[in-house]
Amino acid sequence: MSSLREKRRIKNAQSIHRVAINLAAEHGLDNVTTEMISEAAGISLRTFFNYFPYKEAAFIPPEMNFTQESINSFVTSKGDLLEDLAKLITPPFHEIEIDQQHLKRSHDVVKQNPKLMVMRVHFVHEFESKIFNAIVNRFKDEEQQKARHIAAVISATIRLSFETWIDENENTLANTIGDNILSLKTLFNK
Amino acid sequence: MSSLREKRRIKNAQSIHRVAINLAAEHGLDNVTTEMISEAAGISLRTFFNYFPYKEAAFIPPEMNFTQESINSFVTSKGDLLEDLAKLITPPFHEIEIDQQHLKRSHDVVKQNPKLMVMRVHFVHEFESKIFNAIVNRFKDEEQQKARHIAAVISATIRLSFETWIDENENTLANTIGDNILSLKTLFNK
DNA sequence: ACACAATTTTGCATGACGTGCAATTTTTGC
DNA sequence: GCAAAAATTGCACGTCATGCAAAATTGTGT
Repeated sequence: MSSLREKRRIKNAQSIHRVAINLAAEHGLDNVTTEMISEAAGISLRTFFNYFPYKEAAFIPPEMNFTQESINSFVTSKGDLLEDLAKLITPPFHEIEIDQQHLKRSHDVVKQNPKLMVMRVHFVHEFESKIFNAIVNRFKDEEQQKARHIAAVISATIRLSFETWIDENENTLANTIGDNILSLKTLFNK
Repeated sequence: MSSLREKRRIKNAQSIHRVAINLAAEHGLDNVTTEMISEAAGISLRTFFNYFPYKEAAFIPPEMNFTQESINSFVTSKGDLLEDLAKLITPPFHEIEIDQQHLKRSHDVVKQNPKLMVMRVHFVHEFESKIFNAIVNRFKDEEQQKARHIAAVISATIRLSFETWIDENENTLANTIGDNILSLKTLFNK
């Protein structure tokens, strides 16, 4: 397909996202208007809403994806479920780490505003359905309910990892997530 | 305290909430304006925003609370953690069940709109911090991190239970939640 | 390199959201 | 019943968000 236009679009969205985060870091979220973002990004107000359905969306980081290989490898593996999940999920978070500052600033902005706080969950939610699909394939469509439950628990674990990593990062985000996933093995043991 | 004013306020909020849900069920969420809600509820537009900080808030069910006794009993118990958690969490959901229809309609409305969908999570999030506090007290302030993780997982389980209960309810919501909490024991066993 | 078709951007008009403030009405405690 | 406290209301105002049609930009085939 017209992957050139596609790429351009993604780049633009990222650029606007950055501008928005920076403005919010400086002026506080509530004092940033869609007009300010548009101007700072060098686009018209109308175009802003062409890229984002509502103001808040500009502050949420764009979504993340697994590679097809990693999914296939997860689905066909016969190893320990939690270890395989950790192997599947960790890598994309490793890449993100390149831009830690931006990630943290973004988190600060989101923390300010409960509306956004809640909206970040959407981001994790996307992830959850991807994980669910992977698990269901691995289970060969048996035990759907169990797969949903596992995906929900993993999703919660990722969110938790993110929150704890933010304010005490002796560890990388990817490793924090990995550790927490593995710790599910014994979480409910006395 | 002035519990009379308090009660009045809660009653009013509930009443507005109901009106809002009914209107949304009839006209679709996006076609319901704050003005319509205000008028149907017999209050001024300005008063609506006195009760709810933003339009969407009127569609989210008001929060839920544990009784102090049930918390104390959970904190001091030496029994199995998951069983005690189930005992703590299930009862308030049992009460809700009185008004199943309303609950379902409300869910339908929320499902229509992604903004709201995400916002419902806020509701569950409130719950999570209450559960976290209970667990931390039971653990006597050791293992805070573990307590957070458990609270997050329980919270995810409640959300999942709600979603599955909605479209196939041979079971009560309270029981679904209870079963799912207990199933955490063996969720990651082969 | 060029033209033209497809897509994107933009301006304008419009309606709904949400808040501050000050006046009015209602409720509560005495 | 009356004064103080609290809730409700109207008004003015700025921001958010969308539809539509004109203008600008970009990708493609020759």
